[in-house]
Amino acid sequence: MAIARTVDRRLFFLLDRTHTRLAKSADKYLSSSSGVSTSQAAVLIYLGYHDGCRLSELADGVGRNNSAITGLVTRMEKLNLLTRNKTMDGRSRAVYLTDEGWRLREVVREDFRTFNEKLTRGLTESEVDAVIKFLNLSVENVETET
Amino acid sequence: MAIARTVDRRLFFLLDRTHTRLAKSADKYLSSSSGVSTSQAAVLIYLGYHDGCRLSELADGVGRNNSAITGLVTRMEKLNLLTRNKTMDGRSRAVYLTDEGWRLREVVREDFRTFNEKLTRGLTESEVDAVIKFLNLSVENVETET
DNA sequence: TTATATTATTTCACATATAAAATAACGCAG
DNA sequence: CTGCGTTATTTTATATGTGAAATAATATAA
Repeated sequence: MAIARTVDRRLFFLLDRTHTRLAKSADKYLSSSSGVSTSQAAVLIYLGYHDGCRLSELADGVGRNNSAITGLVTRMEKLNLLTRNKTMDGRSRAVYLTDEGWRLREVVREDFRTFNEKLTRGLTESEVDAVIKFLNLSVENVETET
Repeated sequence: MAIARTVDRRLFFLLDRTHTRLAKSADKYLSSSSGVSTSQAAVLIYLGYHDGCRLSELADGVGRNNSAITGLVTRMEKLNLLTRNKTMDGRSRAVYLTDEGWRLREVVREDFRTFNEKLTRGLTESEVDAVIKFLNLSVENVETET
């Protein structure tokens, strides 16, 4: 298939373009109800599953580096969505959702339920599986030396 | 499939995480040879196909808004990769690659040939097709009211 | 022709990301 | 117990993105 192969060569750019536009849509989608950004939403969701985790675990969980997380968490702390607490190990800090954080997380989850449904509309179940496989595998492929 | 459905609900976050990490890898990949960022690379590629297009067409082509393009093009102009020229219509400006821009575009294309190959490693042709379908369709889905 | 609307781009204020260097606390070897 | 390497986080400088407002030029309508 000539057409597919042509697109194939530009797959990263296609992904990049799609990501930017989806992120923009998602932000609009969120702003109406919860008022948080998609980056902050990702933190809320992740912390719901790993409340009290350290900053670097959070960074890894949402796929950002530590300094990105420092900024993100600082802004979210100002918004009273989470707190940074001391741990046994004086170097690290644990992050906990506040009541407001937990509340907003529910709002955000509801928003994303609809949004994610839209995302896969028109795709078969096995096509969705292929997408998920790609999203996981591609990262491994490029981050592994070969 | 319970597992797939669980991931499904977080598809946007998975895409977001993958995008950030691929972009980071791609930047490293590029920096060694060409020295440009992936955003600038996208501009070089697009202009190769649409040299002399106006700024807003470029913005649409690489999926960014106009003010993002203003900054990107300004930085690239400083690097002598492109020029901003007057057009018949005094409001708009046309963007042209410089010789250096054309040269770097070839380097970048070579880099991405390898990178994009890695991206789809381990996927069948029909899985890749599903991914491409998703990347195109999802944007339509969320940008269309329903 | 003159006022007004539209269109293209830039500017502004800010959020978000990176890499690299700085800071600070832990843990171990001597 | 003291110094030194490791680890966790933050700071710094910079690139990139957004939306909204400002600017400037064209088009259109009265």
